[in-house]
This record gives sequence, C-alpha cells and structure tokens, in this order.
Amino acid sequence: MRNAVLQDTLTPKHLKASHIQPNCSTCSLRELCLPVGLDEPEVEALGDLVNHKCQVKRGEYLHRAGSDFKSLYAVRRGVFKTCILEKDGRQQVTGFHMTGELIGLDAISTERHTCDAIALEDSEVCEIPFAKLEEMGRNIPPLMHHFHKIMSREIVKDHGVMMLLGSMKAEERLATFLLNLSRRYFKRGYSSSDFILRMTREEIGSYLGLKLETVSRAFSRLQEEGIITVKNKHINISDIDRLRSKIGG
Amino acid sequence: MRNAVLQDTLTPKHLKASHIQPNCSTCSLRELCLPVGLDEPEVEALGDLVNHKCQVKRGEYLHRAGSDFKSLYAVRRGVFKTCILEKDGRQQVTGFHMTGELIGLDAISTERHTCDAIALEDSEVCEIPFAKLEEMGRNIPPLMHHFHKIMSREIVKDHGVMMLLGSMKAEERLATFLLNLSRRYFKRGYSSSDFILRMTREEIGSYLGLKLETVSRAFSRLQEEGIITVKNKHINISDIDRLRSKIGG
DNA sequence: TTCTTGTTTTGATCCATGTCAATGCAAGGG
DNA sequence: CCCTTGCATTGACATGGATCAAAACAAGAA
Repeated sequence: MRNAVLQDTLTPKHLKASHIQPNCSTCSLRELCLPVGLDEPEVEALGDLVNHKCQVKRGEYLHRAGSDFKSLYAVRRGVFKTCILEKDGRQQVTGFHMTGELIGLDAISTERHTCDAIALEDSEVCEIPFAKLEEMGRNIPPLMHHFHKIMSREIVKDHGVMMLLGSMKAEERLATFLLNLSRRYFKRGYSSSDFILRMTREEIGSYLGLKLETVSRAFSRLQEEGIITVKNKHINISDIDRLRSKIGG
Repeated sequence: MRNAVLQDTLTPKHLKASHIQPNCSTCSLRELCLPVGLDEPEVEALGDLVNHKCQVKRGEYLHRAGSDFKSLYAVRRGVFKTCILEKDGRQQVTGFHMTGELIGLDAISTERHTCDAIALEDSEVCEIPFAKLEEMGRNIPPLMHHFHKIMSREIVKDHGVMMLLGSMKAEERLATFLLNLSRRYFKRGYSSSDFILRMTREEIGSYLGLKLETVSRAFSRLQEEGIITVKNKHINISDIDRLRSKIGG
C-alpha cells in the first residue's frame, strides 16, 4: 500500500530489497536491535553487511522449517510468527516477533531452519548474513557480546513461556501474554494500553497452549470484569493493575 | 564416597576445586562439550582458562537466581536441575543437565542468573569464566562458532519443550521425556534402555507441566502395557518402538 | 531392629479446559 | 447490494488431569 511501487522491484530471490535507507545508523530501531552499544563507525560497518528492507507480504513465509540457514533476520516493520510443525500435524507457535527482534537464532545449531516464519501483516526485514556477522564480531567485541546477550535473552524468554505453559491457568496465561505485548508496544513508542492484535485467537491459543475457544472465553471474562475492552483484534487495557494481579493472584 | 578425601580440600569459595585432570585435552567428555571441533593447541588453550573439577554435593546449589554471573559451568560428572521460582511460590524446572552440557547460558543477558541450579547427585563441574571465553573466541573462530551452536541448540530444545507443554497429553509427555533421556544416556556410552532417574516424580512433573500423581500414573500405565518396567527410580525400556509410537499416535 | 522422613502408588472425586455445534460478525468480491 | 469466507463468540457436554486422602515403600538414623 504505502510503497506499492517499491514492493514491485525486481526480485533476485524471494525477498525484494529496496535501498531507501541503506544503513543501520539512521534506523529508528537502532536501540532495540543488533547495534545496541556500538559507536558510530561500528554501526556503519554493521550496516554495510546487512541487506536492508526486504519485503514480506502478509501470509508469506520468511523461511520454512528445513530450509538452509544463511542469515538472521531483524524485523524492521510488521510482525511475524514462528511455528514448528510435527509430522503428526500438531503445530506450536513458538513466538511472535516485533520490530527490532531477531528471527532465525534457532537455525544456527544445525544450519537449517527449525521453524516456519510467517508475516502476520505486510512487513519488512533486514537480512544479516550470519557468517559475516561472526567475522565482524571478532573485530568488534561489543557487537559479539551484545549478540550473546540477545541469544541469552531468547533462552530466558523461552523459560518464561515454559513456566506459563507448565503452571498457569488460561486466564493467567492470557493476562501474561497481554502484559508482555503491552510492554513491547510501549518500548517501541506505541500505546501500552491500546493496540491491535496481529494474530488470530487460534495463533494465540497455540502459543499459550490453549484452544481458541478458551482464549475467546478468557478475553470475554476479562472484559466482563472491566479489566480490558475487546473488540475483535482491538484490545484496550483499562485496568492494568488488576490485569497484573491476575497473574499468580 | 569415591573421592572423599579430595572433596574435603580447602574451599576458597563455595566451590571446591581439585587438580587431578587439569585440562580439556584429556577429558573424556571432549566430544560432547565446548571443545568440539577444536584442534589440539586450541583445546589446550581453552583448558587453561577453565577451572576444572569443582565439586557440588547432592542438593547443593551451583548458583541461585539473582546471583552475579561470571562463569558458565560444564557438567563433568553428575546431574543438575535448573528451576525458576516465581514470587507466588510457583516453581518450574526448566531443564535437567547431564555431563558435557553447559549451565548458565540464561545469565548472559542480564549478568545475573535467572534460575537456581541444584545438583541431583554428587557432581562436578568445570567453571568457564565467560569474559575470558569471549576473549578467546575472538582468536579461535571455531570455538566461537561452536559456542553459538550450543546456545542455538538450547533455544531449539526449549521450543521442543514448548511444543510438549503446549500440545501433548500426559502419557505423550512422559514418553518424550524418557526417549530424550534414553538418547542422552546412549550418547554418553550408557545403556539407552536401562537407567536410573536422578530426579523425583515431582521434579519430572514440574518439568513436564504435570502433577506428581499424574506422572506416577503415566509410569504405571506404560508399565501395564509392557512398554517399560518401573521400579522406583530404575527404568527399563523394554519396547522402545511402542514407546516412540506413544508420541503423536 | 524400630522410628522417621521423604517418595511413590493408588483410589475417589472435582473442575478447568477440550470438544462439538450453532450463531454472529466483519471484510472482500462479484 | 448480497454472498462467501474466515474468524470470533457462546453454549452444552465430555474428559483428562488436578486435588484430596490414604497407604505402601525405601533409606537412613537412632
């Protein structure tokens, strides 16, 4: 829509690159993304290795489970979900990824992607060739260190999800999920109390280990209690303290 | 028991070090642990930075949530559990760690441990100062690369647990758990069909998102079906194929 | 040995969530 | 506009696992 012309440039691969904003230095996500803690020349060097602004339309795959791993992707605009699919058809959403977040960390271990990554709305990513990143990390210790922190944070996040899945009830899970989204929107300069969900009830359910009906009922209950307002994908948190108290109350 | 004398050496900190086998080069776990893929001089260099053989008795903490992070630990002997504890008392076991596996990856993100690590039997670890590891990684690219693979593998593992917690039934969870243990014992040269559990039913339950009674019942059912034999902590897998078919059948 | 303590098993019952089914609602296409 | 399609809500009912309770069992201490 916004950049319809740009989106229709020639496509060497499945990813369409456009070079409007060709470096990390000028990127508004700088402080959320890989370059955290780097000085100006370092950011420039990093930016030179990154393929900026690859477009992924809503519903398109950024990568599929089993495909070759060459690059990490940083979300520049939009939202992605990642999910794993068992042979028996079972599916698990393993994460939702917002701007500044890295996708593909799981693939380093086997050089193959272990999950599908799918755009939940028209999105853009920056492609970061991993071999080059490692090489550059050797010369820029803060870059390497921050990369380690990002991987570690991913592990901590997953442990939080394990806690949620292992020992929380439906309503607690949903409250936790909403508060997490709220915090992440806030960090990005958006309202922490009013936002649009980019994922369906089924995707939320898959992430939270619940059926979509249970998710829907939990939404309704929180609404009846006056804690949130739900209008389809539009969520308004009217009483964040009571929402917080839903967890482990 | 075996090394009672050694265990009673002077203790500068809470970890007691003894210097019988002072380098990674001669360690039998070399191919399971950090040094994978390194050549001889590199392994020696790595070994020099590691504080080998710190003893941790059964029930003792290797580290606690909130404590300062300085080092990773590689399990050299024994088994550990890691668990997070919410303010409301809820507890979640996030992993069981066998020889050659690294503990502490979660702590890199905030420089604080995010979980408790507790020895489930008398154990030994090697302490790996993380700052030094990063420094050395700059000069030994394969070391850095393998470290990234280890972190990535941890993420993949956690995604597997999320799948398990999010969409499997009690019996499937337990079957998955047993098959995972079986594979890990096998890799370490032990029987893949006959082993001793080091954790209680309650700890298994916490890891699998089940109550201990449910774990016990699932064991009993698998035994009634002739798939395994359970005698307290002693497990014998008599029909591994049928155990596999329990998952997603 | 007996006592104690922690763990495991088993049974009886309950409840949160899953399942099945119907209806409602919003968005896009003809 | 209506029709279609996908998503969300709501209700009725079934069920897997939680909970509560008791007993069995194992290991260590006295």
